[in-house]
Amino acid sequence: MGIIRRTKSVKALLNEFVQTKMALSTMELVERLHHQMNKSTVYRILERLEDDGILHSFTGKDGLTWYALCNNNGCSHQQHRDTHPHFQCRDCGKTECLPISIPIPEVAEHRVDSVSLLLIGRCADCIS
Amino acid sequence: MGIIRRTKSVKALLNEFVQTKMALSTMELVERLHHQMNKSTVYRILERLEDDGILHSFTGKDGLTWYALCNNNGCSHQQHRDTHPHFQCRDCGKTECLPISIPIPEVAEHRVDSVSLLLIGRCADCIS
DNA sequence: TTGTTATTGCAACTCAGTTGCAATAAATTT
DNA sequence: AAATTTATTGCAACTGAGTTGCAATAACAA
Repeated sequence: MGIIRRTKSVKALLNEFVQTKMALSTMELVERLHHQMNKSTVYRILERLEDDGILHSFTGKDGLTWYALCNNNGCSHQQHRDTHPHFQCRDCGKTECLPISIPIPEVAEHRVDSVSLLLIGRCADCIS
Repeated sequence: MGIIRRTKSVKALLNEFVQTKMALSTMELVERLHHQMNKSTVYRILERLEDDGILHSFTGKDGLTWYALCNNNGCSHQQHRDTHPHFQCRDCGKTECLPISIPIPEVAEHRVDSVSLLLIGRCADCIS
């Protein structure tokens, strides 16, 4: 982890995020890139980019894994492991980082290290 | 949904929750009950009990589905679909409902319907 | 006790994600 | 620029949680 070769596959995958400017599910990426690279390759590149702090992952409402660029739309390096929430639209499925911070109270007798916050609802396009 | 027969399997499964007084993962239940009932039966009973508002489910840190009794340890009927958070210990895996309420701010251009809040850290037993 | 139908067991399936290994291609060294 | 090193990839087979269709069974009502 840490030494990442700039292969064609890595560039193509990162390009998807730069173009989309949104979070993308692993499945979506596998589908979009299946002419260019193998399914395993997608999974392995995502893992490496996350190790390197370029992407971060979270679980969507249906249990699928999603990735998003760090330092983008509410994800900074500090927030990375913190209270940075995600939003998923229940209608269209679109998923995004939220540029807000949700304060987590102390929990007696517990030490809270990290937090997984998923807000589910309707995005601007789907409120109509 | 709504009409639930009090079968031996239903009683045995509910008994696990009453005894444990904790959240239980589907896998754990399948394992504990595999002498008494089929895997499919566990899944189907859990689904029915959730429809009836007796149990509620959430996703743990490893993507597994967990269930807990409602009206117990911070889960009331009102909070059921609200801001009721869960805690999972990263060391022993134990998972519980938290009897606290985390306020979710309004998100501009979004309508938030429900929230999935998982706090990850160390439980009392594992802080040592 | 009988009839109705919810529930269950079973076995086969789905599907996101993983793995071992040989082939390939970046990056480094000569 | 060629040789060397080793990270990366493709492939195919696998894993494991969860689902499904259907016939058999058991609650419950009449």
